[in-house]
Amino acid sequence: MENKCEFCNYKSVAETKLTERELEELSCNCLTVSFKKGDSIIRQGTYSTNVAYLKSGLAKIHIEGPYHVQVVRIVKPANYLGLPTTFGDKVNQYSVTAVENSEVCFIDITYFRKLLALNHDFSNQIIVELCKGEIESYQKCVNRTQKQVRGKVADVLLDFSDNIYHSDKFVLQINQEDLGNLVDASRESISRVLNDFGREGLIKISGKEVEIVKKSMLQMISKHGW
Amino acid sequence: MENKCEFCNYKSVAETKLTERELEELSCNCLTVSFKKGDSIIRQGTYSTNVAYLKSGLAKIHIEGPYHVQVVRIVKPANYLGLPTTFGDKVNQYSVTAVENSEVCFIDITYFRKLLALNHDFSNQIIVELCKGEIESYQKCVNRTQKQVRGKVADVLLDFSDNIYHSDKFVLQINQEDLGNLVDASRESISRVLNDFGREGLIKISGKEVEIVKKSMLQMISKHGW
DNA sequence: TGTAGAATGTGATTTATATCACAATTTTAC
DNA sequence: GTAAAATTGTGATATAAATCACATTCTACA
Repeated sequence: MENKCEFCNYKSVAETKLTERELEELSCNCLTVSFKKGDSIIRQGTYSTNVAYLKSGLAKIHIEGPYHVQVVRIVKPANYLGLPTTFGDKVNQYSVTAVENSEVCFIDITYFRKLLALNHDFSNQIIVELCKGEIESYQKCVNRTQKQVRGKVADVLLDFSDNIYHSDKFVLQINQEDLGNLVDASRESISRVLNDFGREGLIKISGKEVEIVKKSMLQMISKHGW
Repeated sequence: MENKCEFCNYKSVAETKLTERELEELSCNCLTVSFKKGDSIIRQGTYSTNVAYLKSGLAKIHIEGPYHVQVVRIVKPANYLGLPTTFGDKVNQYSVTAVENSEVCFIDITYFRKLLALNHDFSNQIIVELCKGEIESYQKCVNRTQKQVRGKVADVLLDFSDNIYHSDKFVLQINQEDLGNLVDASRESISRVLNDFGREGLIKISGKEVEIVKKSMLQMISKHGW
């Protein structure tokens, strides 16, 4: 499968800063791999040898907690999957798993480092993204620890609708167990809250399809934490 | 107050990658300011115009949560205080306050960007640090959400001893309220656990001075989460 | 197309910890 | 040096949500 990064429609913001020649070279140093829903993309504890980048699909980043798995965040396409784990340590500090069928681009780490060294606009953009990621993770953590389950579920629904699927109607690919691991709540609590929201007319659920009906109410619940 | 970064004993790892000339120039683009315990160093919501760097003392990074403040992390000397907040957004996304009397170096952001552009070893080190920070924040969050209060307090005591004060005996500059905000527990719970640990002979407390007596037991409690 | 396994729904019970309400102590400031 | 303020200690009570224990419903695939 011949890849031409130059014509790739899934470029990251950082990659838009690359020159034609750099993109040409990148083509020779990356490899696209397809993953089925549920497949492991990066495994915590193994050596990290490539920069992984999500071209299409959806993935979850998760780490082992003392009690159970914690889903750290959901990554949508046109984003790197493992920069912190690739550059922060030789060994992957977290796992990444496909939530939907996904295409992942693996970029040779040596070439990636070369790009960082040569193209300052590129490295600058990477720094900006890392910074944003860290701030986002702080915010996520506060939400997880301070809000009650209703607030956390409202959060996650709004995040899916606003940032991931860009629609008030979407198919929840993630199951309730994982949803619980994402916001730190039990599977049962997620189920209860989701159905409560349905009964209260805030959302409509049929199977895996969710439609947000009263977004402003959800925003209210998200903001106040209950 | 004339500053010569070249002879500064508090250089960050990234700064050790700078050339003599760059350090010379840095001297002209930074300013050291002293803060008293409790003083605000960076304020959430204000414009971020400088890169802040902790030369001495101790500081806490905190953000406003829906219910109460969350202390995100404690920063020890020779570390940047606000890279993510400085590069991720125009407006500071969190606050930083001195926990002990501290000296903070404010570096002109334009010059800092110039350094990133010119010295690749420097920018590379900054990227590594950002990556480590993000992974650390994931880990902290799991600990906060999954461990019970005993485990979280054990965590924090070990962190102070191993990473901040580098001694089994240290003076806790942070009060129990903040300690609670750091690990997500109530002030009262912190008080109870601290005294329990004392009664169980794991630590010795007199006033603000803490001595870790049975470190291995604390590690056990930290690991298992209770 | 039927059946095993996965995912979800829901009541009852338990549990860790927050909250409340003070007392006691320590620190700060005048 | 003492009053006021801040911090800490501790019992009683309340509470959100976990856990348990099933019932029910989906889903895959042989």
